Amino acid sequence: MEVMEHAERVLTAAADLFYRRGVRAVGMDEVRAASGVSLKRLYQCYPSKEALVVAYLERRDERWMSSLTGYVAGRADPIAAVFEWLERWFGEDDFRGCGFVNAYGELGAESDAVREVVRRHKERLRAYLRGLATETGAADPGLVAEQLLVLIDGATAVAMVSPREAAATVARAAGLAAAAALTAPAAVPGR
Amino acid sequence: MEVMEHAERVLTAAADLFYRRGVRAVGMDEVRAASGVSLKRLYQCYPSKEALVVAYLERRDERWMSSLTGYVAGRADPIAAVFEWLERWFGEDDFRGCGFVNAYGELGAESDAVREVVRRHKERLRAYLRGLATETGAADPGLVAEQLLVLIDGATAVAMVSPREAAATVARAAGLAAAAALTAPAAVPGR
DNA sequence: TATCCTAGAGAACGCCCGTTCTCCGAAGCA
DNA sequence: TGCTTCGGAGAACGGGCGTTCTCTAGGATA
Repeated sequence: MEVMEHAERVLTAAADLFYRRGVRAVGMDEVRAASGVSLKRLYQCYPSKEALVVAYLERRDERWMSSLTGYVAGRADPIAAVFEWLERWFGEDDFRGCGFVNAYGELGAESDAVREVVRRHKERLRAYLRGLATETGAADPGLVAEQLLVLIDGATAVAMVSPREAAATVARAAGLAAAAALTAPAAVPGR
Repeated sequence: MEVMEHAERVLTAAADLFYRRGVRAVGMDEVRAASGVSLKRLYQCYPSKEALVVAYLERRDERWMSSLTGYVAGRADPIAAVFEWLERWFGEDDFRGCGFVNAYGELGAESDAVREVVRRHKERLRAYLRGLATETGAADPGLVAEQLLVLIDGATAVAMVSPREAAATVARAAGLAAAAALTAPAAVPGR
């Protein structure tokens, strides 16, 4: 099982570099240096850079989602908890926005595989939010889930480009908007 | 004034390429080919790729903002108009998300100039939205502006990674959330 | 016509990319 | 001990990058 240990080290190093500096800014040789694995082995773990990028995004999806769901699980007000969790995330030292949106912006136009992985992640998040909306008794869980998704990605993007001190403000504004959307009267069916 | 014509053609070509495919994916030689200008002149208009990228973002800021403000001006419900405008934008053939967020994700970690230009753009948008919020009689225009900014950037990001048919749904969900945020009761001052 | 200046075309430069290949030393086994 | 196999280090490859330089042809001026 040595190959897996190698793959794990490669993926850990690559994930950090890709997220912090962007995919195109990081070369395979830098991944090799950071992981302490030979180039030969790196390529036998991940046969191309694209494969490594996809693996990075897939693992990020798992970890990001389970961090969020773990934080929210059991909370009396799960939707408020989502935005609390966001506020903590925005405050982390190496926060640099949504890894999926960033990867899509960089590579979505050129890589089908990346596009797919990003879409799957957003779909999974949307499904989770829909569950939360249902659980909270929203009149239209699909609409609320879409609104929460928009608020989460929007807060993440705004926090990314803002100075660090502003991040908490952004998360709280988004949380208040989410609460407002939840308690909004149902849309008039005619329009 | 020939240089200006050249600069204009370069900038037009570069803007299209940078937005559609990403900054790093486009080489200076491709900009030269698309603009029909010699490499020598290209470099005397814009002394480096970074300068060209900054010029691209600055012009994009002007045009994007004036398209939005032009659409919204004079509307009875300016905030609803913002999300109508978004819906139209999302439906355009070459829509590929927020050029500023994309550029920041790609280059923000490595270029101070890009970071600055992106922040200026978001600041300008925030100021405009605050004006709209005040005009609409919001109790807390600063909060509402922040929420609108989050909803706009979130809808843009979600629409980018979603299939084209979903774009209108995203814009409308965001618009409804904005309306809800506007009519929300003022936050309890204690917290 | 002879001379200068301009500006365009594109070669050249040094560097980095993703990927493959070559070498060489160490470990496993007879 | 001799032979084989493995894997690590890193050179090599082909190509693209941002940027600069050279060459040349054409037009303006005298």
